[in-house]
Amino acid sequence: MTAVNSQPTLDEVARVAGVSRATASRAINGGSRVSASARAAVDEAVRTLGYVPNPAARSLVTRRTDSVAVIVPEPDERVFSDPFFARTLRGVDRMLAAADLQLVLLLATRGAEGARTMRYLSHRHVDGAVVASHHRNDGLADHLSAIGLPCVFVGRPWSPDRVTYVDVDNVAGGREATRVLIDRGCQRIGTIAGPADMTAAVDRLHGWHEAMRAADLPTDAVAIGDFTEAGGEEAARELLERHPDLDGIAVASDLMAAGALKVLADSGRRVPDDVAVVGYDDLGVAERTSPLLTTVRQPIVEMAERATRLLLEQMDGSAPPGAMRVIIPPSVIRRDSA
Amino acid sequence: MTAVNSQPTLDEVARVAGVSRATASRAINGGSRVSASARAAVDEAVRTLGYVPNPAARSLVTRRTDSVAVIVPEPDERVFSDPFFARTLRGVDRMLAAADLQLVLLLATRGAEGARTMRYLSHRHVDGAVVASHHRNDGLADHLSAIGLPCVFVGRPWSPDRVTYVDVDNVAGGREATRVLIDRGCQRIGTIAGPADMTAAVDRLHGWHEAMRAADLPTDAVAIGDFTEAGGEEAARELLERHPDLDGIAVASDLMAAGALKVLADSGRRVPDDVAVVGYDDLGVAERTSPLLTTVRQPIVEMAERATRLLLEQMDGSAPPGAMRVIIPPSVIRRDSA
DNA sequence: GATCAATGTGGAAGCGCTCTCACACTTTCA
DNA sequence: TGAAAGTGTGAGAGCGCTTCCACATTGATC
Repeated sequence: MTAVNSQPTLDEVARVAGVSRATASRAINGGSRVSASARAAVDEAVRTLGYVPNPAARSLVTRRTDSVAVIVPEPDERVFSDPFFARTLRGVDRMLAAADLQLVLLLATRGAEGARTMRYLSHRHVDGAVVASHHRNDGLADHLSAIGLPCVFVGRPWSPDRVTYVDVDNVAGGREATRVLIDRGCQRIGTIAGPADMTAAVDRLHGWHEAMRAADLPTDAVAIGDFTEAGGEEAARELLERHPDLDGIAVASDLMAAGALKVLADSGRRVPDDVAVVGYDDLGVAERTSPLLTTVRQPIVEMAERATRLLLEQMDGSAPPGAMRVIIPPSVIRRDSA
Repeated sequence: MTAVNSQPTLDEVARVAGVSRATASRAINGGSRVSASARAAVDEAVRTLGYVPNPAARSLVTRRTDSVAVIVPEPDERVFSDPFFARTLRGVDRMLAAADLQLVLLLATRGAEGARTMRYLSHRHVDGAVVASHHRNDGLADHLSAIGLPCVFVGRPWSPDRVTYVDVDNVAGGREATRVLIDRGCQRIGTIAGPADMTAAVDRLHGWHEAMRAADLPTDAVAIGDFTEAGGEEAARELLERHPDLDGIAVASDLMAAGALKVLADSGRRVPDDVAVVGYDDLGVAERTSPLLTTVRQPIVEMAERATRLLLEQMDGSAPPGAMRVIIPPSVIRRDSA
């Protein structure tokens, strides 16, 4: 007699179907070597009993957990509300769902909490990890490769050598954005860059420099923002004070560009006629500014999907050995600000 | 001889510590009935071997998974980028971390994907669930209570009877917000409400009605928005067209209020002198508008923490039987718009 | 000094599953 | 017709852990 209230086990399914537990297991897992009649009997038994496999038991023998972690470093308010993460999560979840894997969210802070995350990963509680790198140097890459857990970064980490990652070509993006301004005839072009501890910010600034030098334009009008709207305002004010003759600004994020637009409007400058502005991201903000922002699109969801696919390949062993990098080209979205 | 590369097992720990597996297990799980010397030996063995318990094996026998799901319904871009979810996740994660539980994120869409979520929950893959209800009627509450999984809603669900939830008192919030306008002498007060399929929106509108009736003011100036900035703009325009004499607007979200502020500015009305505006949420937006928004604060993180605590009590059986509801009072944050 | 409880310990069962292996039975082909 | 190959099946061995139970030991109590 079996307990009445507990979930049915494979044994019961086998008994009801009139086969052995081994055959029932094979039938359920879609294995070969099962006769059509046996499979039908098992299917029927599964249905009538409402059988559902016990994941822990399965996991114990297969040594897989069928779940992967998404590691979000430093979930302070700003970072977390960033559409970057929302879209990354969506992209990852979409791919994982297709592979019938679960998404375990790890909000990795530093310090004691960070140690907890590391411990969790060492436990082999997940089969792999996607790191939504906000491009900070937090030692995660080293730790992950040390414990040999399959993992992929979305966004280039600071120590990219040993780790597979997917990133947008931010140098090209910065270059293209700047070229939009050059091509429309801007002569005095500045930039509002992001924090120097993020690879994306550094790369975009790099691209700006390249384009400016190629066009023989001066590269002295640089201000640094923090990827927030307020930071963009402040940087724009500083920039305009130092260089009142600016007629073009390449901004490293749409949010900062939105701030810059405000400052330009307040100072009585028309956009794009007096000063043309190009943003970066195209994650929604650019469609709500006035005027609408010309910007560089990062296909985040696609990046996340691509990263997840690479992870899945690592997990099932079909990935080539060694770290891979996938660089996705950005595309300029033309609207009204430049 | 044991495999070299595999994780050490409890057996090896026991052998190294010179005790039985049972004692080692007790020592590791902080159980009583272990002598100090045995415990020390086990601790030492754990340290030197780098032992880490296998969660699947443990889970198989304890019938716990030590993880809880956070269910986010319908993760379209708007919903997901909402600070509401970001903060909910943070609050939940904070409490779970303290209890050494893992957060499994379930992005529950409708249809086939939704079925997958339900299946996952039925598997008893998690010990409990926090539902970040965006207040839609998606049958989740029924399903969860049907399978008997401990769960708590953040935000009142549409069918609240059988389910424990934590919510802010949105009726009171709507009332308080309106009273701010009444108290400053507004005579002609309108409201921009949220969609009628969200309990929060309905409740806030309800509160507005209460306050208006109590002050013997007319309740005809109502427009409906969709909780976005653009929706707020549109609703504000409509409202002003129908009621050009408005001198106060209670808006059901800060984002919509931001849109309304724009429209008011465009129409040459000064805020708060010509028209006073009160928002709702105080999740960051209100501190970036011009003028700064007077608003009603929802303590989301605290709500999420409270909800999680209730869930933990359900999970360990210390909760009183029956569904509970915790209603948190909102507070008015006075800034410049009213 | 005998009796009892409290305390620490190890043996062993068993959680629910997968998968190897041996075996029976069929088909194919020389 | 016999051997070889292929196919479906069940017995059974674990996966690594917790926990029940029985068995010492000890200290407290009469």
